[in-house]
Amino acid sequence: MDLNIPGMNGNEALGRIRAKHERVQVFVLSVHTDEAYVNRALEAGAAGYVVKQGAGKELLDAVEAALSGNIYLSPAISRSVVRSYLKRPSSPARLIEDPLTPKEREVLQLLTEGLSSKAIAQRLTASPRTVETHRHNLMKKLDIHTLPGLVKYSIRKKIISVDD
Amino acid sequence: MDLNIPGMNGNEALGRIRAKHERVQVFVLSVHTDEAYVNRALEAGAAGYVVKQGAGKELLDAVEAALSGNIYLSPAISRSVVRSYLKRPSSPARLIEDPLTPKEREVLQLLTEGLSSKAIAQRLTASPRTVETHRHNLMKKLDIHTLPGLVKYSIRKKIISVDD
DNA sequence: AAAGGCGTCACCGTTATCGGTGAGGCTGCA
DNA sequence: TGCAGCCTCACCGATAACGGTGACGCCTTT
Repeated sequence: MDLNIPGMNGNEALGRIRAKHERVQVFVLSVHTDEAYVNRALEAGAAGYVVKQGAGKELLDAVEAALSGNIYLSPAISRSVVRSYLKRPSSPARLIEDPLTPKEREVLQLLTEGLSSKAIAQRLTASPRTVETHRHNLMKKLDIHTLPGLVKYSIRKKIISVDD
Repeated sequence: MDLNIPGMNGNEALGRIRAKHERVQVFVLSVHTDEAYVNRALEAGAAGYVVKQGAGKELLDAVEAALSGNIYLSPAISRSVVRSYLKRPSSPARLIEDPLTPKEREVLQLLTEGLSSKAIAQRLTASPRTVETHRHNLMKKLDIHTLPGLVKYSIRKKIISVDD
């Protein structure tokens, strides 16, 4: 699967699959080599991260790695992963920069993709009140009180993309 | 002056200055080398376009050029201008891509910077109704019916910037 | 003189958002 | 066994946005 598909939340789905069926191994197949994507994918429990360009051969390697209990990473992104791991001790810095809960991030994604609170509520099978609470809380956390401001934040944090 | 300053409209100001005082020469001093910026500046009647890095010496050259009736361009951007000029016959293509009127673009800028209709109205010394009409019309033109969608459009068209 | 684009402002009503607060149930961690 | 964080839903009211349409003066182009 790919993450960051507009209207979807790859990490959510990945996390749910992993929670329900722990023996299922999920690979992330993405065009993005950015650290932000890779981190989120691995945190969500991905069994591997394959960059789309080299999908053919690499995917086989990834499957083999999974069968032997390993995590496969595309060469294109393995470096950033290593770098990220070396930062481990000081990694809370990243969390401070994005203090949102998974649910809040999900609401933020859909919100900044242009969905209304009601539409988000339907999609998350929740009450509109709940969605508005999430919105309210994340606005307070981020100290951003306009929708355009949230959109720019989402773009900077790579939660959404400029080109739909 | 610089263009594209959040909360301002450089082209608007430039155009007004040129309209009121035609003998005043206005230079654009910007960090952006993108074609979009340069085009808009020249269209608005700029007497020159100087990239900020080389501001010291270049500014003197620009003044000299203005005194002799010429338009000065930073070397860093002259190439794109030439390229743009060579496209002249097919230049209406660019206008089709951005079919907004100056006023609509101004409203769009402030709107996607996070200002409310009422705040925009105050700034433009106009009625909120007028602003809402502009908003309504530009949404119709662009076929974008959500605020986040407009924000992304503005970012793509370099009307605003992701990092406030 | 006529036509079209632009900017201005207005009517109408429906729906959404924003703000603050409270409260319950569910986790996981100490 | 706590406590804290998260998710859930609700109350309330004020404000803003959305949609469609009509109309006027202005300017430029035909």
